[in-house]
Amino acid sequence: MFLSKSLVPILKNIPSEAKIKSHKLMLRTGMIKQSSAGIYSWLPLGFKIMKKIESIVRLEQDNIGVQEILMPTIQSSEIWKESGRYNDYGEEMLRIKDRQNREMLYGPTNEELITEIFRNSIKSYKSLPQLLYHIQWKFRDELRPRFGVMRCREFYMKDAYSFDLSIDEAIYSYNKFFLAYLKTFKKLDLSAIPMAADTGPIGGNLSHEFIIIAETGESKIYTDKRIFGVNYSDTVVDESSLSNLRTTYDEFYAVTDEKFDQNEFNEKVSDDNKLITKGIEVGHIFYFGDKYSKAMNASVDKDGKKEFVKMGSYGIGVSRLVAAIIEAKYDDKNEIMKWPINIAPYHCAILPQVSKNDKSNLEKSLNIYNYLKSKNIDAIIDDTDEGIIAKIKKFNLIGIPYQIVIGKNSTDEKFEFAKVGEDLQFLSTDEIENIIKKDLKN
RNA sequence: CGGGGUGUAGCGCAGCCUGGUAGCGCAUCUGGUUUGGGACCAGAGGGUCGCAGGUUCAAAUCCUGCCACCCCGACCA
Repeated sequence: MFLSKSLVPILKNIPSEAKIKSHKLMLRTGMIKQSSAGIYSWLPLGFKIMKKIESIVRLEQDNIGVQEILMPTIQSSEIWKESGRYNDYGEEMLRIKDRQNREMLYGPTNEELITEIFRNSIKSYKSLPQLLYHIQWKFRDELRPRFGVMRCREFYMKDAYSFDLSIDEAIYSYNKFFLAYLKTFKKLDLSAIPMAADTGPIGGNLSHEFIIIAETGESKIYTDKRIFGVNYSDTVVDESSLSNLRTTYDEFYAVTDEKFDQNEFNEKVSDDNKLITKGIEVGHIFYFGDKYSKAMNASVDKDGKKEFVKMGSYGIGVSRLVAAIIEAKYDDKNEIMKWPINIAPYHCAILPQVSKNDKSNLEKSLNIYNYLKSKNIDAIIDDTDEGIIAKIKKFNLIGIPYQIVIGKNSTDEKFEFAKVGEDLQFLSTDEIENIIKKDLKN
């Protein structure tokens, strides 16, 4: 791909509406374009990143046996009246009428819709558990959208739902997601802390928020440093193993400021282990029992008796994660972004020194590009005639993990190669390939 | 929704107080000189000044209404 042919509108001036670094960077590098308050178009760079995050989220859902479906964005008000939330949800729900004057809404979440699907399809306890997810746009009409895609109105979310016969089995399902979430955020190179949380309008009595550490995060958090040492690599998907994992995590003090209690903090955490910082909520899981199944009559037959299924729901803000990762990884002082290679829009940037009279470096770039391509390494060539300094600066900002500079110091065999923001070294294409490949494997 | 603020070229801004028909930097295009941590010179293109009405010989500028966007607060994946 050539930069000159990409829709990547890079700005030197930061649009004045952006206040936090992720929003600034996303606008500057042309990842998104605001359409109206809290509603954004995703341009190629941003969209590529979001899609890569999505695929990691998807993989970890599939790994615990969740089935992917796709539900619509527009829902009928009928099912929301059944659950009672048509009134409860309030102004945050965007209500619309179709041409027949039927009351419709743009889904802020999907408990009702999935429950309706379930009750029409599953009749026997033998079909349980049912674990289902989809990745779809949601709309919540925030009073005050802000911070770009961090707190916007239209957002892309993975939401999963579980249906079980008993509470114990439902907790088992819950714990599967608990583990899947830890693994997902780990793969995104984020430190996520599960925290006991309030359930809000979803309802229920068991809930965890997954918060990632970021100095510019919205919520203040209080926790125990040792929580990062919990090892879940040996945790397997069975009831006792997962239950142990939950217990291990729940023993550590970890709360946001609404739930903070200084005395409890002092009691449970030694001064050495206290960590007070800020974070961003990127996932939230709930167990809410038969709240919706009872209201909407979703049941299965067991021993000749009707049993309301026990449900849970599990969200990950996919579009928010794009901004959250920037908050965690962007060095705005030096203007260097470092995308983990598995979600970077390209693996490598090729930056040739080009002048009007001498296009030879561009030809060399193409050779390297084709070579890397044949090795499944995705590169982008900056074929513009800007100075090499400008190109490096620009790609530091974009955050593609590796840069190859092809200029006056290159030879036919050795090129300057750097991890973004680090020093250049002379390497052959073989060596470059090996470094990138190694990174891709991790 | 309460309080505050802003709408002028893709982005950042000046002009408005004191009305005379729009300007600067970045970006874009052309030509030339450059080329290692965001180069320089010369030239060019691009704006019904958020929208609607009003005052006036004349409105970006004054008046009225509306709209949009941003910030602080309450609420939240």
